[in-house]
Amino acid sequence: MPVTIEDLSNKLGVSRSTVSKALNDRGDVSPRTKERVTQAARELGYQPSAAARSLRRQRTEKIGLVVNYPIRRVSDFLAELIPSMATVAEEAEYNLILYTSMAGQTERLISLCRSREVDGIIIAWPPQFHETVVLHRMLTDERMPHIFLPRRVPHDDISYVAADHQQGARLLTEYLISLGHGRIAFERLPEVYETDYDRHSGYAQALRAAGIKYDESLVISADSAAADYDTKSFQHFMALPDPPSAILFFTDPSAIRALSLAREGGIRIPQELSVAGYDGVLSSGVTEPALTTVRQSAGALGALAVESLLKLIANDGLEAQQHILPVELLPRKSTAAPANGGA
Amino acid sequence: MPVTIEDLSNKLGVSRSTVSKALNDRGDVSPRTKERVTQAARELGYQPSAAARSLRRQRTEKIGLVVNYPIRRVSDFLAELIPSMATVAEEAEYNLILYTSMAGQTERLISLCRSREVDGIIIAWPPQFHETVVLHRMLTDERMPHIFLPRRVPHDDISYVAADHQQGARLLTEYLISLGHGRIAFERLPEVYETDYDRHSGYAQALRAAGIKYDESLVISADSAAADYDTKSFQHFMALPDPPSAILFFTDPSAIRALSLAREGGIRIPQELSVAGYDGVLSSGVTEPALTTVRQSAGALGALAVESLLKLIANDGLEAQQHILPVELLPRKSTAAPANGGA
DNA sequence: TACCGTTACGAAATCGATTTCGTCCATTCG
DNA sequence: CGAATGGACGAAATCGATTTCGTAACGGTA
Repeated sequence: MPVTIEDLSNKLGVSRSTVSKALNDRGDVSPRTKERVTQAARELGYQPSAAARSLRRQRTEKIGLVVNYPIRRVSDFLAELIPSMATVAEEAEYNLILYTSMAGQTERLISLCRSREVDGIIIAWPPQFHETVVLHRMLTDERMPHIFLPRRVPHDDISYVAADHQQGARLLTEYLISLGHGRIAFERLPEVYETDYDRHSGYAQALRAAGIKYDESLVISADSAAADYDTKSFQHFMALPDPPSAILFFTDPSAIRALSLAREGGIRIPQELSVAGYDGVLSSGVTEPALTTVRQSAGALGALAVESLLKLIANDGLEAQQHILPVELLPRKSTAAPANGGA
Repeated sequence: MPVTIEDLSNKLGVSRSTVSKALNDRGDVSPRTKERVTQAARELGYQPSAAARSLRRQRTEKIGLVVNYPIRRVSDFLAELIPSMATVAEEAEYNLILYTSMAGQTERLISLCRSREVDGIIIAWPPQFHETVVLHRMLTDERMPHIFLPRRVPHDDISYVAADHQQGARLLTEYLISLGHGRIAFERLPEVYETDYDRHSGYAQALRAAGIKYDESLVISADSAAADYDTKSFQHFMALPDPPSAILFFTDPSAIRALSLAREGGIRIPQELSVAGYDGVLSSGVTEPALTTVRQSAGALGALAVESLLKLIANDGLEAQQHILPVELLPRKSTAAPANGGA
């Protein structure tokens, strides 16, 4: 069995309190005693019991990551997010506990709060706005510091960390305009409300700034619930009487799918059609041609989320942490100047 | 503050012990009392304190995942592994705690053991054999159940879960032979000792079974420490007086790199050269041509590792858990019959 | 009626720390 | 010299559960 504080105090002939105070730098301990205690602790390899300490201190030095999302497919976003969060937490002597099976199950989240096994919670992928507010209220009632990720939540009291998707869509659109495109198609995904709104407003903003008229027929709302959802948008746009010279897809996988559909259809990319994705997944770099996209750094989002949560824990959640991180345009080979000058 | 067992017992006018026994189904409690207690617990939303329970029960219902590896690049292996492990753990009412910053730091691992904040440990990516044995001894001394992943460790007492890499390389080689290839090049990576050994022996075995002479000049040992390591093997093989008709790369990224080198060099794949990777990363599915590879299921490995660790915890680690999981050949478009019949 | 066994419950110990508070002793000051 | 001050330490309470063990009450039997 591991060495306890009692073993240490017996060996040294001092009280448990003195040992505790010596090791934690609190209370009055003479320099000599302190030295003896630390020395003996090292020798015996004493390590305080996490459970006992947590019980007494009423904090666990652990934070929870609740993946509030059915993990359909593997994403490199998660692969970058999780280790980054864990690493940042560890720098602050915290650890990360994963909770993957409580999507939408509020009672399980309540149990988690009441059992006090974490000091704060990061909720990855908040649900729809209304539900998020309910969740926030519940967590606030339970006095559990929490932060949402990676979507912004339009509510003053709610903490979140998200990427600047308006900027992302704007950068992409501006880039295509600078290449000479005038008919730029845009895929929306209303399911992810704020993200969709931001992206669309970035797109519209770039068009407006360039004096290009917003054309409703060039904007489609995808429905990710549909089976062949990732082929529909492409087919829709190409079937238009006057097809666009460039398409901005909502996600990289859709854009990648379009790449192969175009190949099958004999449409050369980027010569005859420019295609762009969004997210900067690893796969987007190895397609032929490599995909132009926008990258949000999952690592940076995760790191900031952890840091913000630690602040909430330290400040007792006095004021909400709200952060929007810049994104990066990755211009690659799937986009080029349009053949006919974009007319 | 959360409801404690004392609050419950006060409200009901029974003792704490009775409440505890009622909720945990131990000891003698009359059906009537039990009903009253469960009812009140539900009403008040009582949830036992994790710290108090851990302290008394001497177990935490948590397992640790120690990523004993510098996470160089994002890998979809991790993205699939971690959620899978967390989910399987949760089915058994355990949770997963991540430790990403203790690669090679044995004292930190010892602290983790002694603080008893986890009931068992999964070590992702064991170090070299000798160090792994040392680690195993240390963990055994600390009476900490543990299992290594995703590499086998050739030692009877050590628990691990790994993929069958001998089978993987054999399947790939057999497949190429069945296509008509006779000169099949093979890239080794001595750095990952057992994995490399298994893969190479699967390759050699397939050749032998087909009566093809093992040609040393077709086998190269890569050095992943070198900067341009992923281009070297390809260049080496293509510079041979009599180049191979097919190349088996050690990893998908190397094979993908070879795909673009071949394009640059005007070598058509698969018509003039067959290329295969290994691991089945997501990217391998979107290259042009799509990459033939072997997939090991990170999800299955992780799930089995957790299940095995839970057995070790339950059995007090009586006998080592050693599991080798089958892999899956993914024949895709980067391999085909050789132009000249493979002569 | 006296005795015994069973049932249902509670008092108290326990897990291993932290923290509060009181005490002892040596100085220092008036 | 007596009282006040403060440094160093320990006894005991505390955190919130679980578990052991003792006992009251009850019913059945000799």
